[in-house]
Amino acid sequence: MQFAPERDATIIVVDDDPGIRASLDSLFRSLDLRVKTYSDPSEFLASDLPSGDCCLILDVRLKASDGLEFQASLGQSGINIPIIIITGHGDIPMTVKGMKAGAVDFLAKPFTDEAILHAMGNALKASRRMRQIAQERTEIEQRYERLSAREREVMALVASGLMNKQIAGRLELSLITVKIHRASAMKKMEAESLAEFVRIAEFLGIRDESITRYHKNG
Amino acid sequence: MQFAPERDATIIVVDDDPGIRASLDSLFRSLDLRVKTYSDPSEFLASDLPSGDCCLILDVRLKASDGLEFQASLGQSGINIPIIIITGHGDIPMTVKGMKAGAVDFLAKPFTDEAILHAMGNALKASRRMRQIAQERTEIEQRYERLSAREREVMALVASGLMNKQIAGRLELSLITVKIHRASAMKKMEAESLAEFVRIAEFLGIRDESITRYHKNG
DNA sequence: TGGCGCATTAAACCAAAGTACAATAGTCCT
DNA sequence: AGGACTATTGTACTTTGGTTTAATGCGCCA
Repeated sequence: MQFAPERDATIIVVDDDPGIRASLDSLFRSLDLRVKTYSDPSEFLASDLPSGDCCLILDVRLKASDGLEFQASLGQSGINIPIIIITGHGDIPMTVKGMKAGAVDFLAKPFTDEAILHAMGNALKASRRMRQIAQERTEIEQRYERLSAREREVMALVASGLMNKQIAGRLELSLITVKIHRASAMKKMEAESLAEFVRIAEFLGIRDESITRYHKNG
Repeated sequence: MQFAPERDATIIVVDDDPGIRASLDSLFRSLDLRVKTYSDPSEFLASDLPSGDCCLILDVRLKASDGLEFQASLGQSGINIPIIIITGHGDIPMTVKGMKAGAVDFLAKPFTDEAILHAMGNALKASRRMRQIAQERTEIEQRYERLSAREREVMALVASGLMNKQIAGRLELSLITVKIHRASAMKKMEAESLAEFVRIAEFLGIRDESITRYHKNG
């Protein structure tokens, strides 16, 4: 497997060691990749996120802050970038913590060009996957936001397998009203079949709580 | 969070150091957990797998064989046990490799009782989750095996969102035949609604290849 | 060879889903 | 006040879906 980084990919380096920043910068630039370097997480946060695929190469030991904490905060704030952690003075517990927190790789300094490029390749692949899924999720969530409250109720019950008549009973509506909301919901969600509608609901985790039949896990 | 290991859990220790085996054995037994110790992976493989929740505490450095390779071979052969790796002479690359391969935790010797118990608690939780999912998958696969070839074809097309009439066209069958197979498939899969039927198909990854509409990833 | 399961189809029928047109009423914004 | 959106229901009609009963043909197994 060779290094075949996607075009328009951006490598972000956060390390307070200017030497590391410079050497990584020249390494990636020699492969026609965009590179942004920062000496501190706050600098990175103040900047715009790249639009295309990207990955973050992060030093765990930073003067001002802790790289692992920064990693955790990124994860919590929904910023989803594959992270390669590098360290000059790492140990096993730190490595475990970083990997558990979802790092794609964890490299001890000094590392070879080959090692960081290999890690970068995997990270960009992960970025691609994550972005695709995130994009799909965003699209579907935007559609879902356009549903009215009633339509959402009906959608949840339809996805739970209830018949229109049963839904009408639960919501104390007439059968026709349910049909209207159901059709409207399917149209807004751009579902062309009930099967697709169910899968979309599943993807969004929408199901009526009172109906437990099958599949809490997934 | 306290240590609340499930009852009937089994801890498997594979380490060629008799001292480690003895101390882990007494530690876990003091908590009323079942323990099985082995000095070598082959010994463990020759024994029966525990029926309840369990986890494997594995030393990476074994006289006869490599713990990481053993870990990989377990994963490939479908044996699904949460693994806690322990090591006397570990380094970062080894830790990364172990974690990437799915280890629940990675501890450097010497470790405290608290550390190994904490790891064990997480491992048993993972075991519980994995076993539940595996059991559900097995049940559903067994049901699926009872379907005839035709019923499977029809199921795939139903799950893809096609109407009975369209399915009949594709398979060159009459409408009634499709309805019969569809009803039979739903009965055998124990699906009480189309929504449930679709979710079961999704769970099994069943979809007609010629129908790409929505959701390759998930 | 007779029974069993599978596959196939038909006729007839009922239930459910979907659609079209029409109407009323409330809210929110301009 | 008028317009837009949502919610609601009704009637009427068409299309699908689902079930029952019945029949035919095939391959397999005891």
